[in-house]
Amino acid sequence: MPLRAVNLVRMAESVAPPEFDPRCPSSDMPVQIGGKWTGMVVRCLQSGPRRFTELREPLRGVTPKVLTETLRAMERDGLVTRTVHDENPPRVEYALTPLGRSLVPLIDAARAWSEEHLPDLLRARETYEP
Amino acid sequence: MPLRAVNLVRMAESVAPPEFDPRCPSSDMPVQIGGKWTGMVVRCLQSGPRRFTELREPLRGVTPKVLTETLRAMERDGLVTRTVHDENPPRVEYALTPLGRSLVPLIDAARAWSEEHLPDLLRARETYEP
DNA sequence: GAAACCGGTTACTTCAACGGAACCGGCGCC
DNA sequence: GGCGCCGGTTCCGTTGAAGTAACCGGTTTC
Repeated sequence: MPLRAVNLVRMAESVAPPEFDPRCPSSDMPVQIGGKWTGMVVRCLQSGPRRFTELREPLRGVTPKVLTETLRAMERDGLVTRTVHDENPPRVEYALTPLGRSLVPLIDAARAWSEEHLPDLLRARETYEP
Repeated sequence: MPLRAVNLVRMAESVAPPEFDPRCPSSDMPVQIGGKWTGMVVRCLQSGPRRFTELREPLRGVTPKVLTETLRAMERDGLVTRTVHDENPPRVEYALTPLGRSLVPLIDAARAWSEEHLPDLLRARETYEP
């Protein structure tokens, strides 16, 4: 799974603990980090490790398949760790690595851009005629 | 044409006046702005307006079709202006708008991230086993 | 014994981005 | 008159990210 876009608009409209609106105009945002959900996963893990189902909840609309793909790609790239706790019942926790954490300032910068300039972009898009 | 990813690695490896290496590992970069070529167009236009063919040159490998799509999308979103000069021969110039120029700091931040952290990501990817 | 939860997997489909190749009209040039 | 440049357009094909739906084994709970 190559890395692709994440929508930072949703993040711009959300507050911590993050909860993302699936109706947010994802494709309008020109700044993207990793796959569609990568940035949101980073923000979800910013406050500490989370389990698979704890990630599914705030990331409304993500299917388990896509979330698995996203997390595997992030693990492969050294952005998160996946820890299986040998308990009963077994528990799987995902946590940010320092490398994953290094993306946070970039995500914040992108969110700041969107808060300041995205309305201009959307207005331009509305009034555009070829 | 919805907005997608641009490879900032190429830009990280380039110097002004920008000239981009098509063999650069585009898909490894987790930070992307607009379409694949959007960020490179911004950087090409940073130093002033350019013509269609003047953009094709440094963006090695871009086909006229894709460059047209990219520029149309950027025009629609208010990132560039397209000016047809009524001369002989007619001249078409593309220039950054203030909105387009507002992306520059973000692009620089992404380039800085890639210079600092991309090797770590690639190393993690190499040594990863599922 | 049945139901639900956890952390996924599998098969299938859709759609946008991107690229290759060919072609175009209008103009200047030799 | 033919060639090439400029700024594209058109057609076609490939790729891969993302979504839908169904299913899964093991475990706890009722």
